[in-house]
Amino acid sequence: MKDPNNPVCQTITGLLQRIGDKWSVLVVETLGGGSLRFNELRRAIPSVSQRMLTLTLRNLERDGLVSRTVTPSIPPRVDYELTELGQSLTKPICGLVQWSMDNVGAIHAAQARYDEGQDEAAAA
Amino acid sequence: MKDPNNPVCQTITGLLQRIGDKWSVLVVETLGGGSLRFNELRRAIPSVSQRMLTLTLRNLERDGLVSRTVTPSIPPRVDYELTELGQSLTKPICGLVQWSMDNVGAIHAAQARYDEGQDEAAAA
DNA sequence: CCGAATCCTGAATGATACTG
DNA sequence: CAGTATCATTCAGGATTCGG
Repeated sequence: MKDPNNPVCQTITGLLQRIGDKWSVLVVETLGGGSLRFNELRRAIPSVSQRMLTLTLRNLERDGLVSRTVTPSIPPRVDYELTELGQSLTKPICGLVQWSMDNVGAIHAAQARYDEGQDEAAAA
Repeated sequence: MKDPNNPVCQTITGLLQRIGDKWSVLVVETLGGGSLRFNELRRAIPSVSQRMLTLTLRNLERDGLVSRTVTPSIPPRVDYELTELGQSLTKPICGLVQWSMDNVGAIHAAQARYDEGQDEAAAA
């Protein structure tokens, strides 16, 4: 179960890393509202750079979580949408986000306590 | 909700990153079975380096997810244990891990399809 | 036994400019 | 509009060594 050579574990680790990266969760949640074009996504997440949005979408697409639909017109049009797999992932993700929001206070308090202990240790 | 200056969002992002880092989830799951000493953890997760285990534990401790109990004896003894907060986090994490295991096949298939498409594009 | 300090490498991120 | 290419920077992670 903890064998790093086990391909299942590698896949789980990969997914966790994707979730841990800076934009994937935000993009998935944003697409949870429905299909969006590239620049609509950019506007919905103002702090993401064009490059990182592209890379994030490519990774999500590779994992089968997001579908990419190109309409060859002028100007070009590319729509991104959660796949069924992507939709199903939003449930556990929401569980995690919900937990975070429920426990933001406790986490901040713990961090403050910890940092205070570090301060007095540094002062000694 | 997506404002990067919102402290709640920063906390959520921080938690997601912790989850995405290479060892935190593994440590939390391992400690789910009960209190363990430092080297017991190392043996339970053979691939982790001493340094990364120390850092991971410090981060988890700072967030209030893990408690660290020092028994000043010779040799020294340090026990790590999930706090109540840490215990409660295992539920959403398990949801995520469960989802991964349920969908490993679909993810692999999607990746294979994607990579194949990339290959033929590269061959053109 | 537990951990801190140091050094090093690769990957993630970001700013900027260019293209069909 | 929707990218790709390039460059610079930062940081996580790992190997090694030393200390209490």
